[in-house]
Amino acid sequence: MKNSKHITTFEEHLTRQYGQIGSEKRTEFESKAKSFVIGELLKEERLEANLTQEELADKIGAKKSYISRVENGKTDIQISTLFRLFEFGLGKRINIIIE
Amino acid sequence: MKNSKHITTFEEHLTRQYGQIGSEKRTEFESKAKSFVIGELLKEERLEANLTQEELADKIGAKKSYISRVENGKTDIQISTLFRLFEFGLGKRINIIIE
DNA sequence: GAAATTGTTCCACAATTAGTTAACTTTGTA
DNA sequence: TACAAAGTTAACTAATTGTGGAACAATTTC
Repeated sequence: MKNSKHITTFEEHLTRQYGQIGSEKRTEFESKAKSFVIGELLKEERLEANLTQEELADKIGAKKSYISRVENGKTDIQISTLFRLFEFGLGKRINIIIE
Repeated sequence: MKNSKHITTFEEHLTRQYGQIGSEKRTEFESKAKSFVIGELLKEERLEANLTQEELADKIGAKKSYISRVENGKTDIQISTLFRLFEFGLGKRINIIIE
């Protein structure tokens, strides 16, 4: 799995983001943590591709303000948006693996 | 990658679903094709777990009608819903890999 | 075949994302 | 410092997901 970034389970996201937290606190952080990590990856990949938010936005027919919101985890995104951003916008390949 | 199901790129979804199709026709099928494949996986995993749609729905606090719609690709879903269904509902592990 | 279980579809409504504009902030640079 | 470029945020609208119930269809079981 060299040269690929990945998002794994809740547990790892949450630990990475918030440290060890109790299960009561878990749920309220979950969706935010996830979308935030996806935003982080998007930002990394975008910068590696040497694109500004506005350039990426243009590629997929969006506005830079929307890209910013996604990168900062301000919104949950739909599966189709995930593919649109990474595959269509950045030419990356997305695998969703269930095991 | 034994014992794991996975969703790969557009190309594969679309070919699997619709056969070879021109790039003009592509976009209109893309999101539908994707959510459909995710629905297929959900159904497979649910059956392997020996759950009815209603039982799965109960686990994640939804209704069976919604599970049905997802499994049949009638709706795009959000990232958080993906995790909720597979991890919370079925105890599976989801990896989203970008390469 | 009848009954029960499971799955699908439809309609309505609530909640949230997606899309847009504009103002503001931060960063980089001459 | 001043200017330009890049990024962030707020507010609003439109479109879509998510939720719920009920009726219907399909499948399984007796």
